[in-house]
Amino acid sequence: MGSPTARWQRRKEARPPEILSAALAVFAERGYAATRLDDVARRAGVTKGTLYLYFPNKEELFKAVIRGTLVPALTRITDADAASPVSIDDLIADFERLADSPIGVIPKLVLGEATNFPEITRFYLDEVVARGLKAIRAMLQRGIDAGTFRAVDPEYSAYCVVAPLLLGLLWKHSLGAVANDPLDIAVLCRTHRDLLLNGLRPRPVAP
Amino acid sequence: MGSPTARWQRRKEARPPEILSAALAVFAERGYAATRLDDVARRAGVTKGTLYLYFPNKEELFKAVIRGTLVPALTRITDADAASPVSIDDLIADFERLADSPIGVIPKLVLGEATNFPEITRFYLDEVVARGLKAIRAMLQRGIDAGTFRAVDPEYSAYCVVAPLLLGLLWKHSLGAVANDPLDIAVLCRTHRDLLLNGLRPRPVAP
Amino acid sequence: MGSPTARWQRRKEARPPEILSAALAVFAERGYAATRLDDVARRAGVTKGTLYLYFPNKEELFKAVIRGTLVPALTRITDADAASPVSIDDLIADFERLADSPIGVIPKLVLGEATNFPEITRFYLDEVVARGLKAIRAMLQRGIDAGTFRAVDPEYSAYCVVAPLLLGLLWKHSLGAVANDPLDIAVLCRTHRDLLLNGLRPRPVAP
Amino acid sequence: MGSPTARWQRRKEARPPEILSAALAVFAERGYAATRLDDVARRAGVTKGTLYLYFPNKEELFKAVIRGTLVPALTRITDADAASPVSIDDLIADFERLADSPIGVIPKLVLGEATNFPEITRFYLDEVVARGLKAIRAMLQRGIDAGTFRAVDPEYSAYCVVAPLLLGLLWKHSLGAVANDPLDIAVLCRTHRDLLLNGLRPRPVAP
DNA sequence: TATGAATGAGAGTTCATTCAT
DNA sequence: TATGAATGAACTCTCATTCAT
Repeated sequence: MGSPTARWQRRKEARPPEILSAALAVFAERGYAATRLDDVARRAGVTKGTLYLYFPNKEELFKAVIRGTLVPALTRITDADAASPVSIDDLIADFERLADSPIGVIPKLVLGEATNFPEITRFYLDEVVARGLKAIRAMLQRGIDAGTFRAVDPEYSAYCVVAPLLLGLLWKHSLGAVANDPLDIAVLCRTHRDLLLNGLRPRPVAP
Repeated sequence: MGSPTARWQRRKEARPPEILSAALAVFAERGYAATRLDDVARRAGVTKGTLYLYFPNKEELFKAVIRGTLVPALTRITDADAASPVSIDDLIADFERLADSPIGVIPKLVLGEATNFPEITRFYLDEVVARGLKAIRAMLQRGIDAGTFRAVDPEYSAYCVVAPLLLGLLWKHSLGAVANDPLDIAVLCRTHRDLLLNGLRPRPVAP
Repeated sequence: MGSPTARWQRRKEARPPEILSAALAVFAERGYAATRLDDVARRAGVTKGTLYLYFPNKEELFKAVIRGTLVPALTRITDADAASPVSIDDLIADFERLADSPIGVIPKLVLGEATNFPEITRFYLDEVVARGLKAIRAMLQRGIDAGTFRAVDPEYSAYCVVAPLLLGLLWKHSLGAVANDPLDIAVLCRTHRDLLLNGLRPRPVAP
Repeated sequence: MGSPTARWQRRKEARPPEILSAALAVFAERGYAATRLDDVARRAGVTKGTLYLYFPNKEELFKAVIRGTLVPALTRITDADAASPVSIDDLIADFERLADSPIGVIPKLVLGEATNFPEITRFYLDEVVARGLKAIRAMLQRGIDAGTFRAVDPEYSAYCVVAPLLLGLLWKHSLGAVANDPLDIAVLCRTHRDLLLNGLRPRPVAP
């Protein structure tokens, strides 16, 4: 608790998540290079020196932000397998949730800094992108096998499945801050679902 | 050209495009904040001071890069109107061309720096995004009116039309630099076209 | 000692010497400015905060290290007087002992920081240098009076008496850490003794 | 020349030596770690940024100071060989000159930072110490061979030859700044010369 | 007495910008 | 027109010192 007059408190356990979320916010707004650690510290309610008690430097802080946040939010998708497969609606639901969360900005951050931080990019490719695509491809293949979907190319169709959802996220955290008319992600998702399911629907056999 | 004894060449007219394309390349690779004007100058074959003869500062150079490059490449789409409408195949063709050009990196740059440069974002929204979406929506509406397409929501469907194309561009200039297996944009475009046209196809009337 | 459940031991009396010897070791290796109190604390088996229970700040700790250690090791020399005079062999023996002790590094430290810590330098000049030189000069004067030594200038000869011994100490704690072939202080002392005694020997009267 | 109102001048050639001598002065006074580049810059009449135009960082500046200054001052000694041998009086003369020059502080600096900068220490050992000792040993051996000197151990006697001269230098740049009564290096040299030559003189054969 | 989380001033370093040449 | 030496404001990172626990 600490007395109200205390200049500061020891909060060893609480600091890291607070710092990470402050850092996410500032990185999201400014990008990696333009982010000042002073701002991160201020937003986390500590001083600059304190950041260095928990993270060895700015780059590692950035990596921790990226690594620590997006993966947990997508486990339903990235951990999908034959036993617990994922559906299009699952995917959409998870993206809608992501769009409402601060960590929805991570894809924008990663795309923007990908060439500066190949190590992070690789992590993101391996842990998020590859696994997500794999789950979507499995979903498509199952649909094809079951006759629910046409025989499309699962590999590349997977990109088309995520693209509008990703666009929603990117928009929200970039153009959305400036655009006059907002993009309603729920409507986007519904529209995408409709187009996609029709696009995948088996063609009627000519009589 | 200058005489052989000239210490440097007077190339007042040739400089700006050279500087812009050098700047585009470096901004593309590093992002705005991490780009050093020294690197831009070196790549343009001049020195740092020379940049300031043509652009008042780093920010204006960045703006000039963004403003001067993407719009011309998309005039067929952004200038489409009833007299010269655009088709899905036009759109795809223009994006494929963009993917092969250095300026294909602009969307990534704009998304990454959108919150830092609202003025640019607004420009991009007005000159590229709004006009592009408008052309696509007109295209969809024409199809719906003609009975070629189902009665989808043209406003939000437009996002679904561009999303996979945009994803191709973004991938190429971010994850693509690190990913093991490349993304073939031509295949992506074909797949998207197939899914989209089927998604838009009028449903057969139940007998 | 403290009960076995005590979170730490109360060792008020034992701490200062432990801290001083840890500090001596680190100051010796790094010099004053480059020494981190964290390192001193770690080597002393305590934490940084504890240092401040015993010494008000880094500078005072440094002074305590210098003041507390060298003087006791040289009392035979510095306290020499007519009643208990010192011989060249005493001097050499004390320096050889110093060379084997951690406190042999003190002269190097004092020389290196003399201009930063005039107060320490004055202390060292008064308590060590002046008294040591005085004893050596007395020794030389006695030898001259007794006819054992030539009539050299005792004031400046005293520097020549200590110089090689000091060089041995300095070498050991600076160049010696890097040099390939070691400097054998015992041999150095023997050589110096031989040269010095011959240098001081009265010249034979020409027949 | 530059107009008197010019905020600064371009003096590409003049800067490095000015910076080096400013750096030598500040390093000499404060030691490496306690030296602030701001102070070096101010003393050199430039700003901190300018230092980085000529030296990549503080450590390299320090190395340049050490490497660039002492060696040239001692070439007569370090380059001595059979063709151009060195005498005791040469040695003394060079040290007296060194004592009057700002670079006489280098030995103190090197000894003080030897453990922090092994690379410099090795340079100094190889280029200054080893070559200097070698020249002195050759000198002693020549004297022994010629019968001018007794058969002393040339290896260790060499240390005894330099030690008082070195002590003079070290004193001047450390204790000398604080001590009340100055050490007269000329007298020290004379006294040392006398003691040394007598110490090396062949003993008279007993009749 | 002891800890070590937290502070905050200060250092080295970078780089957009200026300006003497 | 072109240069690139020089500037100076920022920024990251360190570490002596403090103080809640």
